[in-house]
Amino acid sequence: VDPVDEVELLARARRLAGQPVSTLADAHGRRLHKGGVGELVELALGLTVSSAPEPDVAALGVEVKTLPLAPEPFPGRVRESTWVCSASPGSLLEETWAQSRVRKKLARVLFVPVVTAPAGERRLGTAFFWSPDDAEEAILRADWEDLSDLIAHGLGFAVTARRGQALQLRPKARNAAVRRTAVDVAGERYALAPQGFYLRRTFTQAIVERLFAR
Amino acid sequence: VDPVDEVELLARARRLAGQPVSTLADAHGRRLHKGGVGELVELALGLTVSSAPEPDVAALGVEVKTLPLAPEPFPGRVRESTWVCSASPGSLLEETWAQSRVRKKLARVLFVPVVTAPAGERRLGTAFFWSPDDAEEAILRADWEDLSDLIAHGLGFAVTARRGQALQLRPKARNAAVRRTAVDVAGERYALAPQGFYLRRTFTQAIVERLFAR
DNA sequence: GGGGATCCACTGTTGGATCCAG
DNA sequence: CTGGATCCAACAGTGGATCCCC
Repeated sequence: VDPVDEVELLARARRLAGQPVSTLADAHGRRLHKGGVGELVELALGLTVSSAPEPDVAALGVEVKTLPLAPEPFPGRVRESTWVCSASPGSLLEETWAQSRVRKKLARVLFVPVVTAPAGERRLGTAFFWSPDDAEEAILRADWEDLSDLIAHGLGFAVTARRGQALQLRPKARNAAVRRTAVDVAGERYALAPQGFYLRRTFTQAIVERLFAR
Repeated sequence: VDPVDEVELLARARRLAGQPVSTLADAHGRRLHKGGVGELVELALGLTVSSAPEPDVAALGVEVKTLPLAPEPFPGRVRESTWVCSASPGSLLEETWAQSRVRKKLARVLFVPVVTAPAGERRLGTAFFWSPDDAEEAILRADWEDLSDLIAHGLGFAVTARRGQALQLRPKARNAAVRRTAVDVAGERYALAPQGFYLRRTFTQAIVERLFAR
């Protein structure tokens, strides 16, 4: 987290456009693994790879996210949903939307496309900034309030990744056996898989398409 | 095809609402098979079951179609695509959209919902008339012109049910071995499965939902 | 062949599971 | 336990095949 502004950050990101991911990995002496591209991009941008619950560039409130894209059919199909942050019953009880980690992380996002070629090779694409417009914010907020309410009020067992138009909750842990303690409506403790917030593929797809339409 | 107008036809159709399909079959002494419900509805409406390429009530230009619906989740999900008519290379070469059997059959449709209950029992629903509005007609026309052009100009082998937004072409024959003779771009004869026009499920689903929204 | 449709195997989508690093 | 994501078995959707009547 060194002194950069958005202009500088975007310039750095765009200099990476076209780079094969493998080249980037070699340059930083790292093996690629599931989350590896994201970490590499943060490194290549001169950021500190940390596991803080704050946006990646806290001073600017900017969050960096890779966005896996299939090649062409124009805008390119978004291949996966996007991780936002974990959802813990404790903090959700306290938070309002305005205070939420979800809102803070999504307030300003630098999306760095990672384009998979038909052959399988992956290259970085042209990065772009995104902030939710009023309509998107309204949807995110509605989803967040609905989902948080369930988690915070002991209805976590009722949560499914089918819930939420833009934002969904999914299990997030080393494996399915991992449980945290939750409290149900009656005050009883029970075991529940840790959950995290994700942006649905269709939501980020719409962002990409709007970009392309202009 | 006896003297009826649209008002009378709709009245007769709505009198059938709520009838289990099995009751209707018994009443007419018929066994049910794939196309059976459609024939039963035509009989019950006092129409002649024929295999003419004209609309069912030729004098009125009205086509009667059953529309299989899943129970509830409000409008009810449309379960299948809707057969329109066959597509033969010969006639498509001659026809324009205005003259086409597709346009004539879809100009005025009496849809008779057939609702499948969770248990599997099927009952007739509330019939309704539909005609394409300007937007729908434009889409149908564009699809028809694209698909007809392919068939008429020897590119039938390039046709796939994936083509077309509202209208699609699919094989239509006793089985996959049935072939008719087609002529390719170079004038050579080749074997091609007979094709027919269908309305996509999503298209009729939109019609049903618009109805429900009012 | 035309018309009346439904069936079902395959493909594509995605919810839930998992992996690695700090 | 957080953050960086991707993997893949199970399910949903539908393209192509099929069935019956005239």
